[in-house]
Amino acid sequence: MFHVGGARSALYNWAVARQAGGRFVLRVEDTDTARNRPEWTEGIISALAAIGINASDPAFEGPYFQSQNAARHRKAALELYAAGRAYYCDCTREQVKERTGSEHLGYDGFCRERGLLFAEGRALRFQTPDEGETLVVDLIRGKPTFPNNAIEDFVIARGDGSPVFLLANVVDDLDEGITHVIRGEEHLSNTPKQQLLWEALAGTAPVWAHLPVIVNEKRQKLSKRRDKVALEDYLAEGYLPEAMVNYLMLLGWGPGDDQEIMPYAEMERLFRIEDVNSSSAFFDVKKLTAFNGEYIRALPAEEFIAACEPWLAAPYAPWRPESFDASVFAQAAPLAQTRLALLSEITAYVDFLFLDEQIFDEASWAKAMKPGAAELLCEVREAYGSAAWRADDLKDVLAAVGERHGLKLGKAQAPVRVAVTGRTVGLPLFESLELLGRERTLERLDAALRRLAEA
RNA sequence: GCCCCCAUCGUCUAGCGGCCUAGGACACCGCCCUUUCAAGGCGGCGGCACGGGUUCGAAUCCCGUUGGGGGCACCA
Repeated sequence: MFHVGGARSALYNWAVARQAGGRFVLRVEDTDTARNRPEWTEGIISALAAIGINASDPAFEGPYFQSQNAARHRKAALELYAAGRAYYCDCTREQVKERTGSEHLGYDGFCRERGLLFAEGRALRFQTPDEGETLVVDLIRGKPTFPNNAIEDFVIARGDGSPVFLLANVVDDLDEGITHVIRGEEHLSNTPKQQLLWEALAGTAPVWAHLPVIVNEKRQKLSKRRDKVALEDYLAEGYLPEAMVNYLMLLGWGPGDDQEIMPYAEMERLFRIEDVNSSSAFFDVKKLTAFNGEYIRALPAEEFIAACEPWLAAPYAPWRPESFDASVFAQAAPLAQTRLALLSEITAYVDFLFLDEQIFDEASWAKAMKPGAAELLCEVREAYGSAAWRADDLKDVLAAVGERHGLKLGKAQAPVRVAVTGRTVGLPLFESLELLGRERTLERLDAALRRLAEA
């Protein structure tokens, strides 16, 4: 009943199909993309799966590829020829240009009355009306009308008999009983041609809905070549599919004054294709990332731990697999959860727990290891040798040492943090120390002191 | 060149003739909380592209200007 191109149009199509109790046909139009970037299609499918749209859903059909139906496309082209709606043409581009005197003008209809039969090298052209206008019913844009004299007699089958995309697209829609075509605005200019084809082939036409294009910071249409557009790429970076879906639904449509973060089911209930904005929208990764942080925080503890899993192993994790301790991680995870905007950031927060040897971030080291740091670390090391190993006690001990140095806790914890975790920012320090254990904490402090002595 | 589409804070949007002194979200900036960083709480900055109409009344309707974008293949 519906067919789609990209991820956002897939989402909108799905919402509309569900509201109407219809079918959803996932068809990949861009065979070049399908061939070279299979992850494009997979990304759409996995994002849809994340919100409960599975290939096993009875309403879900596909993915289909344009080329699967070539024989039908060919037949339709011949039908149009037989009905006198199309004619063969052997003009070259140069000849047309010579006759019209411009390369901007379209085909001049030279072969219309020549009655040419099919022969190798002769293309089949659809004869468009000379007068009047073609009207397209579009749920988002109203009724765009196109003067027919601006629509040239376009090619529907090449010199070798193979049908072109424009026709194939219409024939597939016809075969699949498509009633709503919801796709990107870039197709709007070709729509009157398809409208004409629909009318010639079936006497009817679908309802169209052309979504605004998604643009980059330069306000140009996102390009598969120039911009990162594959959903898979984002998923692989640690964006949650639910966050992506939420963000994408809101790109071109707003639920009103209410909260923007909401479950898919709620958006589906509120969504109306007629309410989709008609101006282009900038894909704002910052906002997507903020949404992602919210979704991460909202995850139940066990789900958060499970979601982190891919980033706790090679190639993301710098530690030896044997050094990883799932129960230690489970204790550290809640401390990290509010701090992540991307799942991939988890690695840097917990690496000190599993690394055999401390790695110091040089900028952090320089910032924290000011004069006096060595003395402070020395005293802390001494006190920690016998302190009760609980976060609260560790905090009290450090606070006391800091006080002797005239430092507030905020300042005093800095060198210890860098010595033990390698960085200036990270999880709450004393909980981290408790998890690390006395023995390893002391080792790290010693290592830092050695390094300070060498300098 | 021709055809089509679009125009509200930096960004995504709400608004579909009076509820608008234009609302929300992200970003940004303060303050609070605080063992770092986050999170959280409170507050701030910031917009109807321009010019004409229509109307008692226009962000909302009409026309024009300007500015963006897309499409015009024997590509998909």
